[in-house]
Amino acid sequence: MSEKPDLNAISHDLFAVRNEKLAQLRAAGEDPFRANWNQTHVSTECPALLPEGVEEGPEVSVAGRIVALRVMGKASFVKILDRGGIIQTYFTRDALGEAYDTHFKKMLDTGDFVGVRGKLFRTKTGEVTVRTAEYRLVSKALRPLPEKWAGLTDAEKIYRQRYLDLVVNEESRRRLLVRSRVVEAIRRFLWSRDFTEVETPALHAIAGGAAARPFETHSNALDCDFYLRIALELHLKRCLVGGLDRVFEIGRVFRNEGVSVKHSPEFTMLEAYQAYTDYRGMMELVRSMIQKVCADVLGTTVVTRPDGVTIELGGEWREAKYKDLIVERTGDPQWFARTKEEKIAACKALGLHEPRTDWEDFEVTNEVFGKLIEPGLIQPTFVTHIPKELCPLAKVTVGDDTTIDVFELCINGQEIAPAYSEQNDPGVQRKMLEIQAGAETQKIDEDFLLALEHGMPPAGGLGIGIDRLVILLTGAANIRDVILFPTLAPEAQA
RNA sequence: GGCCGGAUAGCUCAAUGGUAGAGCAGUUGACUUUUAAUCAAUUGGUUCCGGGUUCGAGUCCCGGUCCGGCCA
Repeated sequence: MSEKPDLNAISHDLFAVRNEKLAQLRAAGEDPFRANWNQTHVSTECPALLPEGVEEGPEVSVAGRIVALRVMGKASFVKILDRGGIIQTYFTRDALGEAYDTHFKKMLDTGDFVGVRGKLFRTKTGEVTVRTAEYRLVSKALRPLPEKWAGLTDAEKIYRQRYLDLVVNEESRRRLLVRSRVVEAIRRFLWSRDFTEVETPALHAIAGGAAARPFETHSNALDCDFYLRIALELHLKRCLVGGLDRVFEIGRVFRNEGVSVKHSPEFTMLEAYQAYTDYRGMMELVRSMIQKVCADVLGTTVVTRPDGVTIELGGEWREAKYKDLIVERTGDPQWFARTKEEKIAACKALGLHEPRTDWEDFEVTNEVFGKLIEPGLIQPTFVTHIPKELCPLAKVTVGDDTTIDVFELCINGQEIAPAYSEQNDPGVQRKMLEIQAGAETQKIDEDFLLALEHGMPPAGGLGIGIDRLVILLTGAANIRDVILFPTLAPEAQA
């Protein structure tokens, strides 16, 4: 560098200042974008390498993004963020010579990626720190990080530029790492029960397995329309037909419906099917799974929400019949004998928004459940004996042909997991699907019914909303907070 | 889809219809154990977009975009 750089003139333009620094580095023969570093240690390993009472630890080689720069005259502290967390490094003129003034102090910015090699020591306040013997700039950040204290709080920026949120908001990083560990623990649990993981199509000719509005798309090669799947169910049952008698899939499903704190257009479902058991068997399976996952990931079975409410996931879980809960909440023992009009009137008296008159009778009742009962089910509760119209894929209860052998597991005021004794009578299944489809007979999945006609073993089936489970285990306020890159409308082009 | 709230410097936020400011970041200087380091000086604006009212609009009105909350 022969000319003195004029950063003063452009000091207001942070992008230009950093570009100028990059240009000067390149002019001096250094290109940070062609450099690399041998990362031998992660930040979180370092404290254990320097036991209490030991003055100097082994040499380590760490790398990461500069998240704090405390530059002083001839000695400075630099905090580096890697996949484990933050490690402090110590830069001195004594160790680095002239480069300390001309390179370290002038060319590095927060956000830059650096590699640092040196021995561990403890500062006078006790923080384990790398005494830098050698360092290298291995990527330049041309844009600044958000402000160090207030951080990034703008919800739109947090979602659109999640990478910035991950760099500066430790809680966001933790939440999304918990999510990863939850999925890992679920797989381990199901493998221990001898389940096989499979992958089934996301493009469906008929969107079945649930009642939801699908996204539509088109295949040019096959010249036909497809739907993005709204459930995993029907293909996993085909696996049962094929003899895979314990199968599961963890996959993205898509529902073209409302977006809210609890609903995302794309979300992740676990579905598991086990032959030669029923919904009672699924109760044991889901309770054991959630308890194991929670203990593995959090080290406890007690979850504390941000508002201080604690949820006990250990032990046995409450069971309650759907009809009993309705009768209890409405205070009307004869509720299920009432006409639809009487139920609608009662809903209004209970303070509910007026149910739509085109609703079916069971939908009016389910409005009471969804609005007045489910939000209050904070501790784990298996809601059983649900009206058969709500799930046409389950077996009807022996001795009560108005209900089905299913449960909906509710925790934290949300439905976390439904499970069924799966319907395997092809004749009954056809009738139920015909009732559900009504006039839209083209929505009946004939290929699925053909599979059932070949014989499906008796089985219990289970679905878990992974996002909601992670909300429960992380105390997140919003489903978008447990999804790395949530669905947003495109930003207007500048 | 409806209602309510929000959008101002890189970030976090101020600003009775009357000269758009602060902190942090940046730039310059001092400083060899900091912890939001400190001290001094200093640069920085299409107030989301498009119209309108007004002598004068970040502020009021109309339309739109995006984000959030509640409801459907």
